[in-house]
Amino acid sequence: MAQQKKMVEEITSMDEDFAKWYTDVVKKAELIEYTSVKGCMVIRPYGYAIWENIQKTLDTMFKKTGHENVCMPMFIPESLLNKEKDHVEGFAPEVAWVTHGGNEKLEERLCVRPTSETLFCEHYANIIQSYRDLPKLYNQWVSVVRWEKTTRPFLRSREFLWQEGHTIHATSEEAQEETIRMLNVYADFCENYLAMPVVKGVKTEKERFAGAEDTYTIEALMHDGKALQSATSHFFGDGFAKAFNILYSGKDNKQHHPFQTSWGCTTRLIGAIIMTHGDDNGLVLPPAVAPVQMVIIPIAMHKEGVLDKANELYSKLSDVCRVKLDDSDNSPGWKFAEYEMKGVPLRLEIGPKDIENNQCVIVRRDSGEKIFVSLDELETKVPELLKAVHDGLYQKAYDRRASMTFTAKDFAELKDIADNKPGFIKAMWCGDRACEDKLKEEAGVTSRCIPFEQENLSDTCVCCGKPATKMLYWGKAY
RNA sequence: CGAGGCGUAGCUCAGUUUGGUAGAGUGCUUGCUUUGGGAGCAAGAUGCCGCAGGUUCAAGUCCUGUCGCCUCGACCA
Repeated sequence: MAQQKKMVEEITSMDEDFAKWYTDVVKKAELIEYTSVKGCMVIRPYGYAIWENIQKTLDTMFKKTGHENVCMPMFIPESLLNKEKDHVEGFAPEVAWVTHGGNEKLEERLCVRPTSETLFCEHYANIIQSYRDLPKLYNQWVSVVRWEKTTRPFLRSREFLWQEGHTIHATSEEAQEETIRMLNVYADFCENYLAMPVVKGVKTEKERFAGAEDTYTIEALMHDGKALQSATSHFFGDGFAKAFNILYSGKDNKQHHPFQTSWGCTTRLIGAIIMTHGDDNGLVLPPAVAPVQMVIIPIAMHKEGVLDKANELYSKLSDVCRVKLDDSDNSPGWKFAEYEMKGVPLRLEIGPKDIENNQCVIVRRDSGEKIFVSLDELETKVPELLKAVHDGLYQKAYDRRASMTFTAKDFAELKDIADNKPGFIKAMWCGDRACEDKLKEEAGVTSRCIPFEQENLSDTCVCCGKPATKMLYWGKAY
């Protein structure tokens, strides 16, 4: 592997200041631009193209699991939001309100949706009468607004893009299966498309979604050792159905409350990609979602035949991958740095010397490795290399997570790790909310999830020493 | 919401202490030479100095107010 040197001076190095590195990458790779409203960003073409690729793949996965897309309104009347007590308490502090239409004050103020459970519930109450109307497996791709105080591009913005699935079922079992099914879809997507390993598990009661009976999550570990909740899937039981008076007639000719789920992921996934794979030269994109998978850079373009050959390769490869030819008059060195910063997985260099030898140079963004490839083998070699980049990224992220995952048996050990070693901490827990509060207060870590893959690290709670049966992942989170 | 920092050219910033013709680097435009790791030379264009008041012969600079952005904390699916 070639030694990777830092070649882009405009990007602050990760070790120096991770937060600044993140902002630099987001700006220099032209993913976003700030606007005059705090927390509301322009997602620029290159950033939006990543989101479009995420959407395309996930939408296909949702359709394959039987879901249909719908579109709800963006306004929720206050009275509707207020119907489910826990839900409104969770969201009311951070909603934006519309109070006027033109110059006239509204009779009832409307909130800009922070999430759409209430709208789906109102709708379900209208369209569901019989067991024959169930299940409804709906999803929507929209934006939502939450008036956050501290904002960061992709990680926490006041308006963000997401998808929210909302399903309703005749039985609790069916709804619970759906919740787990969609969690697995997200985990599959993160690992096989974003090359990002995740921990699957369930949230503690403290971290649960407002109004849910169970919240499932996938948690990823970022480069700086902080956890990022990458997607969630909620089981609602029949709580919302009762609050919104959703009823259906069963085969038994009696009225029943149906059971619901919701699940979502957001443009935060782009932040996860940046902080999982990025390096001091900028963004590193997993091939599956990279807007450009390979860029062709002609060397000594003015020389006879170079540009023709570059164009020939371009048309030959456009069926193989998302390829771009940069024949602008910037210098080759400028282009190298530019596409590295933008995280393009592969770079193909073609110059007079290569043409003589019927070859080209391909450079991997993830490792910096230079590979000479015969022009006759390109169509088979490029997909192989894209796959190799994906696997390389996944392995690197997996190894890093392993090296940053620690175990703690008692409070002193946990505190020491929390203070000195960024990463996940695995530890046993008694199930008591007080211990969770204490660990946050005194060690600065929150519970990330109770993972499906349990280990018995000890028989006692890391905090209070009482008997414990559950292992949790703890950590500092975004 | 608390603490700190910052608003001057597209961008990054100097100039503010001590008031006196609006600056640099980078980017942009044009031409020539270059081209295997952000090329060189030459010429050129670009400013409501965040906004509103005030002091002054004179304000980017001093005073008052205000708006916004960034970072850290608190808060937060």
